[in-house]
Amino acid sequence: MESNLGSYLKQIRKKLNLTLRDVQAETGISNAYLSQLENSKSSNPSPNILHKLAEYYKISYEFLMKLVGYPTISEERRITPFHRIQSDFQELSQDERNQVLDYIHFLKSKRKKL
Amino acid sequence: MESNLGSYLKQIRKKLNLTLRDVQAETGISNAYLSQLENSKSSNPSPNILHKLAEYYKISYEFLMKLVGYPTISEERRITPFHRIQSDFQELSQDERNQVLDYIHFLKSKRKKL
DNA sequence: AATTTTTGCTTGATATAGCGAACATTTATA
DNA sequence: TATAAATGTTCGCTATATCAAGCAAAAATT
Repeated sequence: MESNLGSYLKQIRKKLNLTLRDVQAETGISNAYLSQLENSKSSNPSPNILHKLAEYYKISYEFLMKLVGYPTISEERRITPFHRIQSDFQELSQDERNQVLDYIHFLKSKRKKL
Repeated sequence: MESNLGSYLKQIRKKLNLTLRDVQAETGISNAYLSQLENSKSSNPSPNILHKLAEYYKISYEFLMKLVGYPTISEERRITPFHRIQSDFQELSQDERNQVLDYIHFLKSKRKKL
């Protein structure tokens, strides 16, 4: 369903029996803005706002991102040299990683001499 | 992280031999705003902007989010030298990248023998 | 019931994202 | 070399995120 962010946030806050000022006190987000979000008077909160709410409400940050319409990481994943180096690198031990980093710097310094 | 978003974006665009208007034509992001981003005259692009750039440049969206300071989905299970390898790797030529990948595979095969 | 407190909402203000148009500067073409 | 085109940057604008303060209705307290 095209359920919007606002009603979702309001529903969850109600379920947790929290007031707008409770949330403000804990997250730093103004109750004014919170109200606007819940009533869809404002609809593009920054990821930082979403993260604070997700943390405090103990709900999924990624889901909130999706509700707002922001792209999420898991959306689509191509294989680029970038992703290859990432996954390769991830499988290494700390020691091996440092060796690779050193090797890269070696390549760079070698290049400068040419 | 020492490199800010702007210089990172500019560096990549230069490496791809693209003009600001090339990027604008493909992503819809105005060359004016792109310029401001690259020169750190503006520093909080929306996730949508970051996603378009990541797609077009074929780099990691998540990494760009991180550079801007937005929380990412999997913050905790993140590996620390992870971002270093990305920016380091980006600066290499295609040839050098392959050398690094080969080196990683060499490390892995060496490890298996133990 | 009257008053105080709590709560959600509205208003007014500020900052900045992001655009189109104009400008400046470098590069290509004549 | 002069002119045109391409490229990067600045300017001015609109829209909106976000806040602090004030307001109105509801709840609690007396």
